[in-house]
Amino acid sequence: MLSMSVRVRYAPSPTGLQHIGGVRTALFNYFFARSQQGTFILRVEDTDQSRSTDEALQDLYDTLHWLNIRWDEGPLVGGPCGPYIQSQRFEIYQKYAAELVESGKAYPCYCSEERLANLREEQAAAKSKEQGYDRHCRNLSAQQRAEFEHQGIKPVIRLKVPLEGSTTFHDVLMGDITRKNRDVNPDPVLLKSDGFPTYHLANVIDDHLMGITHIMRAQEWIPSGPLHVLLYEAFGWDVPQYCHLPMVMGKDGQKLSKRHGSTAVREFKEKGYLPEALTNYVSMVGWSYDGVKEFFTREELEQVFTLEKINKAPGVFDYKKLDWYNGMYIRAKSDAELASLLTPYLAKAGFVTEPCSARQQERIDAMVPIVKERLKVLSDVVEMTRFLFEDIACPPVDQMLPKNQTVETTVQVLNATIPVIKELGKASDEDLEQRLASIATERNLKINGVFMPIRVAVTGSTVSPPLFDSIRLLGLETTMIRLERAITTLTQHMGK
RNA sequence: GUCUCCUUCGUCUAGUGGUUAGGACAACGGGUUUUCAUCCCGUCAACGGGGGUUCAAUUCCCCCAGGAGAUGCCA
Repeated sequence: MLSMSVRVRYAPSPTGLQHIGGVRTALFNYFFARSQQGTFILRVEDTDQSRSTDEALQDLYDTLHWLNIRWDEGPLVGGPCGPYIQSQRFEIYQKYAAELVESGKAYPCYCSEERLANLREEQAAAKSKEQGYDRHCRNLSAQQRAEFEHQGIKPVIRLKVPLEGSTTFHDVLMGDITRKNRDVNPDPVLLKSDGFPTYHLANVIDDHLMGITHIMRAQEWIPSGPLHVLLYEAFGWDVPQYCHLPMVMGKDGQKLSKRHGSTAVREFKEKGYLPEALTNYVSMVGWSYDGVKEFFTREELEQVFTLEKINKAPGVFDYKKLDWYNGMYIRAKSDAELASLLTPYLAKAGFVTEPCSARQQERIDAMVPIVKERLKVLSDVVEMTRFLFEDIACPPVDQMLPKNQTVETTVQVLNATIPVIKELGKASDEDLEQRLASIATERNLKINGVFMPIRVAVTGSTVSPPLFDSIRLLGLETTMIRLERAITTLTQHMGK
């Protein structure tokens, strides 16, 4: 091998649940690493002590496991560049920050939060050309510093961004991106007063120390690209390759967020999206193979993924298309596999016990082929099969009446129907269907005029799985009770 | 306000200096069907605008507009 092997990382901060945008970044990094026989690293950026939570960290692990994104190095698995959790690398950042101060590339700043807040407010109000820190502490004398230290003020460390010149970095997708140094954040904080690094510092140090070759992250980071290059240069380190990924937006073109619908991967899991469907769909926003092929196994993606095919423009996350993918993946499952995927949803609804009895298992197995082509998400099974597990209320009269049919004819139809239904299992379905059809024609009704009242009486809805299948699953006994009850209700209504 | 990035059907996208601008989802219509769904068939639908360059621009260049992002002791 001629070139240095690829090392990429996904470096989320555990401050919230993993969301669609995040896992898309993870996936692209992961696929790129695999396609290059490279290394995929997970790094936890928990430098914001007030916002990082254990729950979010656990959610990160759960989500990556669920999506089957395995990291070669990182927390839980270790690796040669550990630790991979930034809060455990505290001293490293201290050391490098001190180095920068010593070499004059950074300086301590003693400004209070209040002063900075006021400054920002004034600048915004005045629509000032200068926005951001005013470099107040950039040129403090040693004496002034000593004075502040004496007062016990904990300083932050700020980068001394050059006032002149410009900085360029190369992006695999965008090409060269240049920014004048005076437009770069004016002296951003590198080390906070609690001693923890900011993203900028930790990120650059760790990417260097961990030998990251390609930085693939969302485009929202583009503006800080030059800043990071400045940092690499301040340390005298090589700059990795950049590849800024297009963002994932909601329907309104804004950054995807909760108000667009579910965004946490955990929610998709709970609703019954399959990980392979989610992976497949998410991979197709911002990337395509040839514009035609759109079903990819994960192995194919690991093989065929290339940076060049990534789109530059942001993409809208289309929930409808995800549903379509999910339905396709559900239908591709074997009945047995689908049965076991569905069982937790049935158990949660209280329809079956977990683990379920042999009798329940039998019923689920019989149900699966019937619901399979009707499911968009696994949880749909609950409402779809509720009538099988719970006693339903007798539907209201008008719901039981087919179009253009009176209560009288409907009662007659239902009565005529009962002896036929009782034959279920004894005669063939075709035979039964024939006989129900003739009940309709004898009365000059459409065939639906016979099926629909039965369907509504038995399932409680005008929409259900095929009638005979539904009855078989329900059992003849319960079916008869519901039919008789419907007839009684209708008859009573007639008298009024 | 300033800086940066982006711009092909409603959405995800393919594509080329000369194409009937292709596919998928959605929508709509039709067929199959005991409802729904599946499945099949079809319809609608796009190169943001203005300048160039060129015999020829959706494609190359410039400007504008629109959108997004950044501008934190958050990442």
